[in-house]
Amino acid sequence: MQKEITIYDIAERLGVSATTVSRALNDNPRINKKTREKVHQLAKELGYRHNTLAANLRKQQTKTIGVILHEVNSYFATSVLAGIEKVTTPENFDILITHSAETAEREKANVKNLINKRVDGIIVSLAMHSHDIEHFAPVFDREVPLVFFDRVLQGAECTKVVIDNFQGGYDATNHLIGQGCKKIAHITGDLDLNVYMDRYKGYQKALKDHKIKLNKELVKVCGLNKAETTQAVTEMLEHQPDAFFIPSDFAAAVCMEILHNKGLRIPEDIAVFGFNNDMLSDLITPKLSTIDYPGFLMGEMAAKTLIEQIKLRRKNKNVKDHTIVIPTEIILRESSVRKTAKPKR
Amino acid sequence: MQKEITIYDIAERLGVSATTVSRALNDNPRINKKTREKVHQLAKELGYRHNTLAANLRKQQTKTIGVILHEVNSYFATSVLAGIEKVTTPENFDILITHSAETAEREKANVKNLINKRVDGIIVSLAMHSHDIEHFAPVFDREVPLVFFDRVLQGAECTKVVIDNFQGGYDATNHLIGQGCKKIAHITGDLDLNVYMDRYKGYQKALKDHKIKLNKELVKVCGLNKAETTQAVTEMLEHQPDAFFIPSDFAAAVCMEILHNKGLRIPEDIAVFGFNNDMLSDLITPKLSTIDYPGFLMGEMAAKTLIEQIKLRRKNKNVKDHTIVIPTEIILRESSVRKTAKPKR
DNA sequence: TTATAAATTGCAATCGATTGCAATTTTTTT
DNA sequence: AAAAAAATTGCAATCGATTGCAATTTATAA
Repeated sequence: MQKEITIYDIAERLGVSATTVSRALNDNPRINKKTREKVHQLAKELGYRHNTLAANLRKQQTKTIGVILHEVNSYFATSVLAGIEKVTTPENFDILITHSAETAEREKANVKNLINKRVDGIIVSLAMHSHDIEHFAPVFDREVPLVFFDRVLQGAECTKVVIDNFQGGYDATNHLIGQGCKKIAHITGDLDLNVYMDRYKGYQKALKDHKIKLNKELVKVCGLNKAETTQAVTEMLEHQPDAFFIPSDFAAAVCMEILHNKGLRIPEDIAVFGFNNDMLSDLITPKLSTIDYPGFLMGEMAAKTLIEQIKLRRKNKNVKDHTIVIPTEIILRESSVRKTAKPKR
Repeated sequence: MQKEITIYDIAERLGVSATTVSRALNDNPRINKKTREKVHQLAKELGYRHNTLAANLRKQQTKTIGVILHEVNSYFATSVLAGIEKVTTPENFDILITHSAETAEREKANVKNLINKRVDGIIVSLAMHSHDIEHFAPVFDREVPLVFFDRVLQGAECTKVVIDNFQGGYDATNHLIGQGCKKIAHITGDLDLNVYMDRYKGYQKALKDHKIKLNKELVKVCGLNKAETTQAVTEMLEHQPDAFFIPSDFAAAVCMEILHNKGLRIPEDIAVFGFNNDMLSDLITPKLSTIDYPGFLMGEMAAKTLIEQIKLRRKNKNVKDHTIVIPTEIILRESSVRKTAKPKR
């Protein structure tokens, strides 16, 4: 392997200074056009590659955004990443993706790592079991721009991008009630998380608005994975619900499979409502009613906000925290729409 | 924002040299235990954060692996990433993920970017429309370890991790024939790609072994997205096939929906066979028979091989290219198993 | 007590690009 | 032709950690 070519090598061969080479490669107008061309030409010939490390060290900025995801294995996660990328690519930011596998320890290690790498900003969706944001202290101390999205900590003073989970929960429940359902089971995730809590609140509000008393027996918290959902649904069936509102399409699909195996008709006997509008919700039979969760848009908004903050920070202007709420959309499909019900609108 | 603390700051306060601080922080046994502890203690107090950029520049290694994916939006991609991560995390390598959105230009830009960032090695799955590997020249010139996986270029001399696509295609087709199918339609992707070509060859071989003549009208290449698949399937139905072997679970699911809408029974009227064993194949009705595509294992193998090569390279030993073939597994579910057929074993 | 070995610490160069300031050269103006 | 302005280039310091080699201190052996 030959030694890497540096600007000094180019400078020497051309009989100019490294300064000039550096400027030429950056197309600095201060350098004569002819010189610039000569430099570019030779750089190409020699197979010169810019050393980002050295440049970043000197410039004290990396043009890199760190992303901490609680999990990557989902359509939602990839949508968010795609949204982030759409914004960062044209702005020439790279993204460094880490994931915390739902644990606070991994999250902490990721924060540390990203700071060590001197990322210019961080986008985070909190891990399931991350109940405080103390481990973000190094980020706040350094005033590294930070945007939380989706899974956020209620109350914390920081910039957040969230969707209107309350409204989503309300719309889903309201729709089910409109279909004649009266005993709506709600199997959901950890209520310490804003996303599940807000949906639950929406569920409660809808019941209240229709003067249906909340029955705690119909509400069950679980991990929303296949095993736990299976158990939760099976247990719940003893209370004979006439609908399931499960704010996770995957878990709702698992639920539907169980109902199917028991010979229960969907939606005639039991209606099912999911959340997220995952790819699969449109492919299973019957198709699953759900709430569209615009991951792509969320990623876009988070990245856009973050980049704004990064730019402000460079100018030493101070940044004020704010919260962006993205509206949801209800998507009605076969799993919850009873033929006998009057069409809405 | 206060200035970042460096080893010099710590050195000054402790009245020792920066060398000692650096060594102490790295737990170098050459430094007295007490000194080490003092350094660690003060570093913690001052909120010192190691500057990875500076260290990497000096050490001429980044402990980072670049990953170029043709697309990130799939269960397969996330499985591969998870597999890679399983290997890299304990070895303290970070991963830098880029995606080429199936275009050769983006792929080229990504290669350049990763080289500029001085990653220690690269793992690549080629973009759909990347028909040569000339743009990897900068990688080869520098002898940066490189492992191709899944989508590889046939013939090229480099290390590859692939699965046995031929066997998968053969097994799927063979199974369908065993179920009594005689007109097996094959809707597949770009045959320039090894993955689709090999599956197609397996399909052909199975037909041949059962003395069924290949009917080109039953073979159709398309993009395997929803729109193109819909069109291909609709057209194909005019030839009245008794089975669809579509080597993509998503496209197979789209196909099933069309068949369902036309009132065709699966598998009685038409059997359907997918490829990948995606999450959704187990959730749709009827459940989809498929070939398990062990993305996680693939990621693991690719990362393991790459790290071996990186280590060899550091010792200046030369690396020899090799190909790792991962076996597939056939997964039989409702969409292809006819009740009337004799159960296999 | 002196010689030798082992432990501990530091000097100074290095990794490669960037940039404020100054110097030099060229062009334009008077 | 001299003075002023504009264009072009270079010097040298800087970013922060690492490391080969040497120096110093401490412990052990003779």
